[in-house]
Amino acid sequence: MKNLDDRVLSSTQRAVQSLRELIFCGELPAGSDHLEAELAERFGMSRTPVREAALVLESQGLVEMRPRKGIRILPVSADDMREIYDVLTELESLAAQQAALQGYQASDLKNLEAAINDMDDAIKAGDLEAWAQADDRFHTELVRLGKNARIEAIVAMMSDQVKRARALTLFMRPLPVKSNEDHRMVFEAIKRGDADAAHRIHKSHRQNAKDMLIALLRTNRLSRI
Amino acid sequence: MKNLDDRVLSSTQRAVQSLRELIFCGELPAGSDHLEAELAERFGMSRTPVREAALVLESQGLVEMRPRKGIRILPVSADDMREIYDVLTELESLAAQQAALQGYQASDLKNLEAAINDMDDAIKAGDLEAWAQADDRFHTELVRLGKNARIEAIVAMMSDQVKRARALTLFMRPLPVKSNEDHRMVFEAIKRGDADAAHRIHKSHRQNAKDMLIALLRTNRLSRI
DNA sequence: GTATTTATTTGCGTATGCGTTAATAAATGT
DNA sequence: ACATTTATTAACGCATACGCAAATAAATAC
Repeated sequence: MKNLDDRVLSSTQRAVQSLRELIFCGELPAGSDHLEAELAERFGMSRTPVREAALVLESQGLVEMRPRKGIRILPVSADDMREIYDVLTELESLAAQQAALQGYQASDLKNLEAAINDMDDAIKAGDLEAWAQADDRFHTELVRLGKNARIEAIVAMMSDQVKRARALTLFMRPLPVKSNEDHRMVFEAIKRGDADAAHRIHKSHRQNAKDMLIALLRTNRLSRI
Repeated sequence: MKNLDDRVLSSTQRAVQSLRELIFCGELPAGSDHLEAELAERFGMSRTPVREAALVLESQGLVEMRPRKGIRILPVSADDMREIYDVLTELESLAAQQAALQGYQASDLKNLEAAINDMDDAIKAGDLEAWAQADDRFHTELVRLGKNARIEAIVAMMSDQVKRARALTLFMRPLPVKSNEDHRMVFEAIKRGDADAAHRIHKSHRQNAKDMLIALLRTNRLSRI
């Protein structure tokens, strides 16, 4: 019925999309350089929209444009990871707090609850991909409920930057059972309007995730990905 | 001696710079539209670098590009202000906390202290412009001491978005005496390594600033600037 | 006089071309 | 053999050109 993303995207938009996909799927590995002309040919367009796309991805922190070196896919170091997770921790916790203050009805929280249930199911089924996807939905929805468009944008941006690391470590980590208990506690806190608890629980949840991820990268000698 | 920003900027960089200045000084008022060709002529360059500059300022949240409408200087509503200050509050407080954990020597904090002293002097002299400038330096330096490049970037971005509002309200508000006591307390907390106090004090400082600013805009019927 | 159609203008999206300059290779000298 | 200079190449920055679609104006119908 409602084909939302009507296929009348500009070349620049398609370039942004394509570039992002190639980065996230690992086809353009972290640290690699790519000439504007190469990518233009690959996408079947001229250099102009590729340049424009690179410009926006550059200000999102995904790539870097260096004259005569090409477009560089930015690697993410362990220290970058710390920075990013610190931002995510702080802003998502604030979002959780604010969400709890909005006086949401159960019906307003059904997406959040659905995401949690999907995570539970995924864990039971041992389907990590499905879990990761539902986890993403949970965090996105949580932030949306916080009603701050800037936080939404920043969190999305930071999440993008750690997407590769998350995908890479997904199969290294223990089953995220504890993680899901946290999610449900945050959900309950929001539902009963307990802003302080929502903030506190989510914050420690995120801090644990950060420590786990960094430790994982360290033990596996993945200093930059 | 060392002229850092060697005057060999690309046209795109100059366009970014010029556009930002025109926005901040109010020559391109909030809400106004400007055709690419107009700006190109004004800057003495072709449309290409103007477009590229607009792209980057768009992803910084300063302008919006709408086909056939031109480049729109984004106004900032009271609700935008709330969003922005909520982000600033959270991230700057974190920066203050982290700064306190770094174990800085007094010499590391001299810029911060200098900014505070300058603010004191400016207040005594009744020079609000000087105060605002020193206040900026304080916040920039504080965030820098927190050692998180992402937070630095985000805070700079958000600060840009409220620059006009700050400039506009500078002469409406009471002398920021209390504000300066806060600054000094944050400084002291960082110096003695009291992360919790640094965080707490700066947070309430920022929240007060937010409430004051929003109230000011409201009483003066400045819904979008 | 209003509504609908048609014509015209205008601004943008994107392709293309070219001069500039960094990077690399070749050449020359020591 | 190595350093230094010169030539060559290649990639980018930016100007320019142009078709397309949206917005506006003009014209026609009712």
